[in-house]
Amino acid sequence: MTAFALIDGNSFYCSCERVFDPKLESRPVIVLSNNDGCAVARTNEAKALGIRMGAPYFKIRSLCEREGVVALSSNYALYGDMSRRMNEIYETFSPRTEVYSIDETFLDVTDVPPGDRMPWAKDLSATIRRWTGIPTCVGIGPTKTLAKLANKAAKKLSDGVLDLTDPDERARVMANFPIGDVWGVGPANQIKLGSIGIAFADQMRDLDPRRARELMTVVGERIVYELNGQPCLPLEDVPAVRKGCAVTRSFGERVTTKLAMEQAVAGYATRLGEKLRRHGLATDHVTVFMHTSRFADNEPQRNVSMTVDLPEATNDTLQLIKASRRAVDQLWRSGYRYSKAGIITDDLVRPADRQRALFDTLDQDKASKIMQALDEANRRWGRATVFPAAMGVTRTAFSTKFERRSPRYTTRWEELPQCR
DNA sequence: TCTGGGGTCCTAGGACCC
DNA sequence: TCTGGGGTCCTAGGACCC
Repeated sequence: MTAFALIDGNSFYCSCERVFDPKLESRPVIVLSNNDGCAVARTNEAKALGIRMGAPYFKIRSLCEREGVVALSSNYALYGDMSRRMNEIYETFSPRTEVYSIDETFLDVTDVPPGDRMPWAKDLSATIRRWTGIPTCVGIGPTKTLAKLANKAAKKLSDGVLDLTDPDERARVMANFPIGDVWGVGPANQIKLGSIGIAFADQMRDLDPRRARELMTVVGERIVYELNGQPCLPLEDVPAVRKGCAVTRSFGERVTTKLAMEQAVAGYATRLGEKLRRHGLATDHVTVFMHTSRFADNEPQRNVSMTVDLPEATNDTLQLIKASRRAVDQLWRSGYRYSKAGIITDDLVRPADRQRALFDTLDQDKASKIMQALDEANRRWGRATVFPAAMGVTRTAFSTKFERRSPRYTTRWEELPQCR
């Protein structure tokens, strides 16, 4: 019988910050999204103050100041590095793992005898705590959906570990488990299920799969089977090839000039090129969009996008910039205060498989050597050591704001924590 | 003044074909 | 009077995830 474990970091971003700044221990802490916009991670102390996931910071700022909540900008270099360390340790606990998100990993525990699973999970969690400083929860079940459910239920337990392999234990937990907390049931489907009287996980488990399909397509049908202990979702231990890639940002300050927009979008195109090359992928079209703030409903609104085709698939930054600049030329209208722009691609291909242009006007090999040199320089000396002039040379007002960022303790020598 | 940034999968419906 | 009957492919939009 297959069995899955799901381990995740508690208030992960906040816990990363606490590892390197012990003063944050037992204090309420939140981590903010880009531009210090919204709360995206909260410690239990912050949740207890009523701070909701996604709450805009400007709306909770006075509460935070009054209650002594520490609000930090996000520090993705730190969180990504901590995540990588944790995943290295997981691999010593299971032969097969699936990294599901920056702070969640599924582990195949089929070969751990049922009676040993609780001690195994406690050992896993304790080892992660000891070696990385991050507190975690572990849930175990016969399907991924049930492992997710067990993990969520484990958050309420003192040791943060719950094994729902046993059907009776499972039924008891599911009878009190809100349907909206089930993996795959979002707000829209929660309303649909509520309308036929389904409020808890055990009720969906007992729903006719055909009825679930009518209501929520095949996705709902799978959830019913998974809640019954029949796996529909395999462990994806070989990461799938990425299908799309996007770079989008809200501006630190509204953009009102075409030059600023061109520079911002050139920067996104540069970042897109880096991401494509790191994954060994290329694209033959890019979609550029720009829009004003939908919250500023007293201002004139504009929300436009345009797709530009490239002669052949590429991940060359200079070509991506050229294509996206053509889109900006077409889309730009003065008189608006733009709040966000971005570049999106899909249908990614491996460069070797790409469709060659009929008339090959570009020397792809030469371009690829330039990009290799660029990536190497930026890898060695830090991002944006070498960058295209189209991005502009000053750190401009539209750049994303991180006014409360902690040091990059583990990935920059000059920001290493110090003992005195 | 101030509201994130990515991803995936599924389906309906239109375009097009014979 | 009566106006076919399938297929496939593509795209936009919705829903979900973290």
